[in-house]
Amino acid sequence: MLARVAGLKHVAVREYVRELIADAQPGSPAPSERELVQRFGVARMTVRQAIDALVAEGLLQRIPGKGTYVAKPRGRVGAVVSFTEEMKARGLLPESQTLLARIERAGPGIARVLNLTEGDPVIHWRRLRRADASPICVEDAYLSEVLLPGFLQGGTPTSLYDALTARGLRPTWAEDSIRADIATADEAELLEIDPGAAVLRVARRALCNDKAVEVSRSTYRADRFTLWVQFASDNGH
Amino acid sequence: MLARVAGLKHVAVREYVRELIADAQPGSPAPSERELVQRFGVARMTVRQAIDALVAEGLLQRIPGKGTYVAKPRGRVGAVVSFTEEMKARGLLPESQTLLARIERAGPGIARVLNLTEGDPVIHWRRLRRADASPICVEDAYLSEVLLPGFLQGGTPTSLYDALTARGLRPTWAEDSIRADIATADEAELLEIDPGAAVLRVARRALCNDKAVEVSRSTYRADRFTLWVQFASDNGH
DNA sequence: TAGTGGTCTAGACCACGAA
DNA sequence: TCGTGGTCTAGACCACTAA
Repeated sequence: MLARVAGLKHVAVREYVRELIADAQPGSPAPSERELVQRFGVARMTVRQAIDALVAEGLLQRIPGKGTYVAKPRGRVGAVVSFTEEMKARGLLPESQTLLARIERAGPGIARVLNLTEGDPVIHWRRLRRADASPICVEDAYLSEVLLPGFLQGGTPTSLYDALTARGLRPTWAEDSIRADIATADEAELLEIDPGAAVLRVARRALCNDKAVEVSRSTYRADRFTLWVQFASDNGH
Repeated sequence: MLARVAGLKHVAVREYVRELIADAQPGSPAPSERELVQRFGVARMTVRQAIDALVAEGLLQRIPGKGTYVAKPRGRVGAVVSFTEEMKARGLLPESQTLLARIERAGPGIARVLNLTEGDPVIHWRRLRRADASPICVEDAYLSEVLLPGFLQGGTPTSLYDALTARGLRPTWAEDSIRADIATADEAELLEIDPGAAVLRVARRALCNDKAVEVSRSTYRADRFTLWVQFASDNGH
């Protein structure tokens, strides 16, 4: 189906092509630019704007003199993904058990990274996360209550990132710090591992348009979780 | 200085602006599009093409109705960086002690990821890496001897990525898998840590234009090394 | 030779922000 | 009101690839 978007022709073209190639094999040809010009009755620059976006997303690949082709799927470079999305992508069933969800006063550390004043209200949400019923991770998330008033009303959301998206606050940028460590006794009990077992600690700071919305610290079982990260080079431009 | 690039006007505009903003404060205004149109005597679409590239690089930020501004510097999203570069960026002195450098026959695993046939020659380079004289990491790198003939002649290079760059084979894409583990006895001795201490294991697969050039496995001391990764969202497009 | 993407022109109208 | 970036047009010539 053609996405109907009022006014923005390049968006219409882009979404048309996106759906056209959604199930296509890598390497198969996409419509040529002039073909899309004909089909949509728009200028070629408009078509190029649409294709540019898909190329930037890594979905298409241009080959001068030949055509535009469906790119080989490779891990999306540097996308901010949530635990929920990540587990689904691996074919696992993500679950989440809330251990704690309340409003606290921001301490100095949280206040600084969330860009708040000490003592400001913050949402503290602690969850035990499972994949296919096995514990994988304990996560403490801190959210700015100022940006998310009434966030916990009516219970905790299923997916944090879905909830943020619904409020127009899905992170546009995030930074993780990743280190290895030995599980504490508390963590070992929650994650059902031996004390002394290795864990992966990931601290995330996530911004939406330069506003800090989420700070979290996650502790993953080392034997059940491998983090995958894709990089791209600054390709000369 | 104005970069002189024959024929490609958008490149000339782009490099002019890049140098103009190189030392500018974040938030300071860049030249407006119409101003650049005047200065270079080109069409506005050409200027936009130049600015688009700098925005994609994260150097500039457009604000509709206001202007174009120098973006806040933030960790470059998803850049492929080497150990050497990473340590320098942290203000540490990177050193590297070669423990082993020789040509071996590719086993089935290495052959698969390097896209070679089993038994093909591969370069195996094992290094103990230090920062400010303290051991940080043991790395085993495997390189395709087919792509890098005579790589080890005349001694081992100082920086792997510099050596690859010199041959036009700097990785354009890489994927890391990251997990926590407990050090083996050998690793503990090399890294000067207790057996049973936590380590971070990073396996990297690096491509240059879809050709596999490097596969490596690194083991980092957990107490001296934290990995930082920046992400950007698929911003709606 | 025909088709492709890469580059470029010289305009246009719009929505938005600041004064 | 004026300047900004966002979108769009209807062409053009080029280098390259494939037949």
